[in-house]
Amino acid sequence: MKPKNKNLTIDGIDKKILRTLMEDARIPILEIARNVDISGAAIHQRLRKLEKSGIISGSKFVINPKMLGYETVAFIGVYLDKAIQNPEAIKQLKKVPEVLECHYTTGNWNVLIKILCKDNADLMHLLNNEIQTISGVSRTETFISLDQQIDRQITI
Amino acid sequence: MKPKNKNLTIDGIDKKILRTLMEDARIPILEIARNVDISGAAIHQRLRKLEKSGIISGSKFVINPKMLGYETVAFIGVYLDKAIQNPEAIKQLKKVPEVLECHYTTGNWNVLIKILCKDNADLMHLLNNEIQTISGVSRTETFISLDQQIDRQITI
DNA sequence: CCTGAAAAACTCACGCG
DNA sequence: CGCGTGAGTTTTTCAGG
Repeated sequence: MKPKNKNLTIDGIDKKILRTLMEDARIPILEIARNVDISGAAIHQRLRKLEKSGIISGSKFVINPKMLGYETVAFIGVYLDKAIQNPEAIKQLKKVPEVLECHYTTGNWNVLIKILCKDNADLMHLLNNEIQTISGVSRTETFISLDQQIDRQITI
Repeated sequence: MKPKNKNLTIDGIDKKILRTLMEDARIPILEIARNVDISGAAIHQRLRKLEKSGIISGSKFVINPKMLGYETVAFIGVYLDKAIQNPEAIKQLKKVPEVLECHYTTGNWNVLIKILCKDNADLMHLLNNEIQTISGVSRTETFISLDQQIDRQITI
């Protein structure tokens, strides 16, 4: 019920550290230290605390898919015909590397997936040969992203 | 038309480097060097090349929103009533920090947004007081993510 | 792509308030 | 407890081959 704060306090310094690293994960800790005016060792201590608390779930290099020829993002609403075998369908979706997100959702569909593919021909191939062929998938509705205007993490 | 490869070749070593850093952006370069068996300096050279080419668009710390009390993800299809003022509506959406993604899409809606909020009450507040009040927004359809099963980047 | 040396950053144990 | 210091280790950077 309550937020998952197990006596976990994030003060202004923690926020500054996190905001900085959320922008650039490879910035030297000592550079952050100079900005927030505490020692590098103290930053390391706080980072260990934040990692242990689970607030930090990792770090990533972000690659630009367009440079690899992936130009098309689409959202696909998927209707499954037997709720009992949903987990199996998800398992199959995981095997399709172009499926970047998959959500069980309320509303019309059973799941909503986000896929990244090279072009419309690739999208059609994925739909016909990878998605529609999965056992349990009865119907799909596709929404192609023409342009992504916002892409960010939550503000802390 | 063609992929954006300006005489850009990514060999197996580049892929190994990228795959490693996509998993953990703060791993020491020298540790990668030991795995792929070339010198640290060579890895740095390749990374500079990859950054200059635009394949690497940055690095991020990933934070776990649940630990901050953000438990609810929802997708909202937004109908805009005057295409001419779409950019203004997008501008307003950018001001709502809970809006993490925003895509112009084909299909029923003009835009599809992904939002992250604390709970259903927060979601309702955002819909009524932040989204629906934006000039140009005529109607919305909300799909709550009950559970996210897949969340990843493209495979390289 | 490598070497090798200098600079910088990280780690760790200890002591302070 | 969280913070700082300083020594020792590791990584990053840079020049030259």
